[in-house]
Amino acid sequence: MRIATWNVNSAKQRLPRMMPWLAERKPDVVCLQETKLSDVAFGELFGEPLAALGYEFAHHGEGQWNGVALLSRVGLVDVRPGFPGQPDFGGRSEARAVSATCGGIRVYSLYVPNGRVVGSDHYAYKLDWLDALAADVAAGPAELALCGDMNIAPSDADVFDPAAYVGQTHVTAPERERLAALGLTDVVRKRWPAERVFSYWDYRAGMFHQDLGMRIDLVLTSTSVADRVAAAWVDRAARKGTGPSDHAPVIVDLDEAPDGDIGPVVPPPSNPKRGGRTRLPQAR
DNA sequence: ATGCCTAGGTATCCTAGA
Repeated sequence: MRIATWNVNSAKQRLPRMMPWLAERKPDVVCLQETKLSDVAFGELFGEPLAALGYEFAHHGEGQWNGVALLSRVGLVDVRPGFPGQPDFGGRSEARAVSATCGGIRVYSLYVPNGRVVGSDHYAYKLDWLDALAADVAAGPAELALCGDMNIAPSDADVFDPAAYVGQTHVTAPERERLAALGLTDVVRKRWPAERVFSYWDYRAGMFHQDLGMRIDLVLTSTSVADRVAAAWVDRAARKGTGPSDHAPVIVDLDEAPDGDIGPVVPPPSNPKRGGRTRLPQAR
């Protein structure tokens, strides 16, 4: 099963990039963020083209800002917009989370608040929002994948220049502590433990061309899901060319779930003709 | 240079993104 997450920065503007990408990458489940559409507008724009590719969808939007969606062709059940205890901002609930069960996994599409300025009301909102999310995750099912624009770089390795981010949101200890407190596995970092991997590059000043970015779009899974990861990567090709989002998709491939009937995995017997261990060729 | 893009909405500039 292939799961992808992509902050598209306006689904309406990105439609010419999204549909060919879906046809090429063929993800089974897609988490979208920053659709910037109402539910009605998303359905009008994407309903028919998604159905033609075999996707069901669940969209949770406002219109102007935010907006998240789930696309699936492996089932889409128990759809839930938002999560219990999700805080408001400015007295209004924002469309930043939608979850559903797809292919046996509880999948969340998340657009974590930006935080704007450290110490601001929006920053406090971001931390509260993450606390409430952690409480929901702790109460949730074991097969879990939190996907989306977390607006947090998990470590200094996830920004192009840590010195440039001192005092900025996305890198502060309170944000990182809350990300870690979710208790999930960052499957792209696990797969590429020491590599330079970014998922967002500012549109300005040739940042993408110079690979000056941040890794803030994450797939965080429970251990049972992390153990099935066969591939995990950032699809940088989707950030190239004409009219891209400023974020690239993150793609994760999972092996089939163990069905419980195959019994313990037994290592193959050694070859008796060789009398034990196979030896590597020896250097002279 | 607190900018350099991009998007949405209202309107020909503002907010927001990160």
